[in-house]
Amino acid sequence: MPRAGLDAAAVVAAGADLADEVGFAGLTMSMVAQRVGVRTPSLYKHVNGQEDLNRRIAALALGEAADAVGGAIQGYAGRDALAAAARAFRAFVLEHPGRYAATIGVEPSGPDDPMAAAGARLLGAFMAVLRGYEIGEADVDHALRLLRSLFHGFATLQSGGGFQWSADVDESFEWLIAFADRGLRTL
Amino acid sequence: MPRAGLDAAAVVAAGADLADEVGFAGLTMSMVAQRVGVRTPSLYKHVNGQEDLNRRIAALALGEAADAVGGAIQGYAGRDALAAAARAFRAFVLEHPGRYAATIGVEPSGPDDPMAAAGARLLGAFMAVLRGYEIGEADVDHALRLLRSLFHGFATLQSGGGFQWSADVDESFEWLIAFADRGLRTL
DNA sequence: AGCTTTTAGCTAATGCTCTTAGCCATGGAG
DNA sequence: CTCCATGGCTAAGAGCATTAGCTAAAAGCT
Repeated sequence: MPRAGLDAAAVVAAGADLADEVGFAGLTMSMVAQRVGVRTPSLYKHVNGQEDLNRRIAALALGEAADAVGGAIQGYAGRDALAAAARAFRAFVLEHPGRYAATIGVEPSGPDDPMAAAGARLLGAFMAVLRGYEIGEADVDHALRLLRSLFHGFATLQSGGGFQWSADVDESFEWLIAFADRGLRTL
Repeated sequence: MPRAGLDAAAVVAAGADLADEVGFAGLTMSMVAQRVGVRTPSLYKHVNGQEDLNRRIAALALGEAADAVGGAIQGYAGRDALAAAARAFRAFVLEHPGRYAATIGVEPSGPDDPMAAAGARLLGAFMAVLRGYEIGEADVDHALRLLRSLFHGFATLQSGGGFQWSADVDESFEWLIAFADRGLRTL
């Protein structure tokens, strides 16, 4: 039996891809094993069970999202930065719904959890957007939570098929960016 | 063996309660059966499997949320109505995280799906809030999506433990209501 | 190179899950 | 009082995550 040359990163990557394909809730260890060409129990040599795999997928997703958003806002400020960040974030969630779903409801286990670092990076990118507005010290935390809620909410609702009716979703999203920009400029 | 006198509503109610207690992802048929005092296969006399149970829990949750929000805005308009709706919605999600989680990513199967009706009622309540603002025909759909995204996002993030650090969450929520109100008044 | 040790794969087995099939007693309809 | 639909049951099958224990491949050391 030739070795497959696996490592934890390869298992996590396969799990993340599968989550995007079949939905995070439908992800199973058997599927991951089949995808990487190995029997199911062999996965436990690289990953400590499903819970651990989920956390690692979440960390990967947060890191990728942070890269996407952080890269998108390079060289922009104010409204342009806000729009770039929002579009990059939504695009990431829509392209990787399974990965992103893995990040929901998972709290970092400790201070050295890679998930915490990745989450902090993503938060930092949104914080950078806010620096382009004149926001008082007391409001910055609230504004950050506003942006998170808004974009998280919109992206997950759309990703879950929550917007059924009539109006164009892209148009709504641009409208929403304009709304947030106006509000942030008049604090 | 005396009969338990079950019906579909009782099974769904038990499932919804359990979802709130152990989390929607952790809900199992065995647990529901044990809760209502019956062996697992007996549930299938009232409900067509887990998928069907999930849909029914979602319909129940949407109906309850619609009642809560609809009741809260009675007699209010404008900013008061917005605040009442927002607080009622968030309170519902925080008190019933499992129920609410059941509604995410589930699309109504057909036009006579009870879930569609319940969802429409909830949407109607938010629509009523918007009627207290002077919003052009072209903007009302976008504004509705804004409110949904904002409140859905905030409530699910808080419910999932997404707001870790420092600032007071209640304060952020009130800040967010004020932000939305200001934005809606200056369209 | 040759030997030793670690390790990445495997099979086998346990206990959980949902679900279907088929039986029987309850309880209401005529 | 009888009949029949139905809500409960047990038994069984398929799939899941996980653990234990084995073996061969690779890596490290002399």
